[in-house]
Amino acid sequence: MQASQEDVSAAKPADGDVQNDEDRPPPGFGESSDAVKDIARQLESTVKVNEGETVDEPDLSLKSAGLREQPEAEITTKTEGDSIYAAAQKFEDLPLSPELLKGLYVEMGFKQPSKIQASTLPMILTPPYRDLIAQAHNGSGKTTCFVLSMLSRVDPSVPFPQALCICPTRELVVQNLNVLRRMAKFTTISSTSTATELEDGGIRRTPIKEQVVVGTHGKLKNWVTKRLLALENVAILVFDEADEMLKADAFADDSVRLINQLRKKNPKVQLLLFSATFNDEMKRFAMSIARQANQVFVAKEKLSLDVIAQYNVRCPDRTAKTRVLKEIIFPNCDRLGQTIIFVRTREAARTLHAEMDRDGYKCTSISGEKAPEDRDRVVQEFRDGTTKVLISTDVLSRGFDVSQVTLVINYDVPIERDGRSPAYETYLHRIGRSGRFGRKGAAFNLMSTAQDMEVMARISSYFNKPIAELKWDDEDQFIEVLNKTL
DNA sequence: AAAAAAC
Repeated sequence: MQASQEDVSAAKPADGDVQNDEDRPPPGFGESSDAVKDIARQLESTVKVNEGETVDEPDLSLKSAGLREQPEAEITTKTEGDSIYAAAQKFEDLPLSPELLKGLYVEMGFKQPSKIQASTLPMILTPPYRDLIAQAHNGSGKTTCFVLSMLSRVDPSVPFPQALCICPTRELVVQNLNVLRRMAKFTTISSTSTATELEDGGIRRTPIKEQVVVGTHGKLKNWVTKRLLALENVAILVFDEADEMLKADAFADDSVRLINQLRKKNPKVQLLLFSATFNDEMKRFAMSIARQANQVFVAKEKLSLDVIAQYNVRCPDRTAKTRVLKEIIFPNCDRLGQTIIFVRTREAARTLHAEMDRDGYKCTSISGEKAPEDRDRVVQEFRDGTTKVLISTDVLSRGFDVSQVTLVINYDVPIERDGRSPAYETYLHRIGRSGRFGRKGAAFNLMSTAQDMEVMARISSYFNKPIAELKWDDEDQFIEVLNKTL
């Protein structure tokens, strides 16, 4: 069942693609290349000062950006048409405005592009602005790729929406908008999101003027039908967690409709599909939607992260799972950094939280049944470190980035909505919530039924990743493992 | 039966 992948490192024969007027580089490129070099020189000194401040780390280049890197050979790249793309060694090699470069170096503290950034950014930012399907490991710097791409394709003098980013959850919208605003700090580019409405206090009634819009489908669709969001000037459309956004039983209908609407208004709109996971089915579907797209893929066997230690915990029953939390996890909380406990249903999130609360174990919980303002508050407290343990449904399984999370507990092993099949992608995304920012992480999979064990066995073989087993009532063993890995 | 969201 292995998908055969074309490995094309060199350019393919010409396909008759001619550059035209609309294919000119974005503002800030070309005419200002000297200015770019100037600011790069100015910034060099700033960067060196920063380097001196963190002397204990010998290799800063990747750690400082909080990125995970993978060997070149594990990534398959396929370029379309006659375009040749040179990997960007430095951000200065890319057509970025001085203001954006400053944002990268000064505000974000980045030093050089990560692998995925070095290979995809030239593909994205070089005319004729082809579509891109890009897969890269959790924490490898995908957000920077598409945020930078959106910002660099906006013309600051045009006061209309020009870049759109669609995400599966409210939390991801908030997170991506925050990254975008930081990166845009030295530009005049405006931005908003579907989650920003609460701050504005009330329902939106005036058309959106902001140049970048980040959002979830429901409200975005509402804005479009009410003509509050004009699509005419949108030049770039990004799907974060793209395989999820194109899933048949989920967001596919809304996503495809939006793509079609946009292409009708502007046939040249650039489509970017980013995710850490694309199974064969989603890969095919993505390619059928973005036919001329450049592609970057990672084999699934290379996807499971070695920086995250994974253990199966065989429990006699569901009660024993709770005892693991109470007797082993919570008592060691302070040393652990932060913990996310994933459960399958909203009800499980609610009841487990209630039980832990009743017995004096301090934690919070989040799921789609909570009010948006409650969700915002719970997430903010967790980000602040006020709360150490968070119980969550899969609302946070993808993309949620809190650097202090070292431990992920799969209280319920991830299964598909049929209630039986292993949810391979969900597993990978869940455990990827730990070990952020170049830190280590651990994941415990609590199993109590034969089905649980079957599911974990299949997940383990799918990713070709052996998972060791821990005894559920042996605290010393847990401690030993935690001390070793964290 | 997770997730987005709505007048």
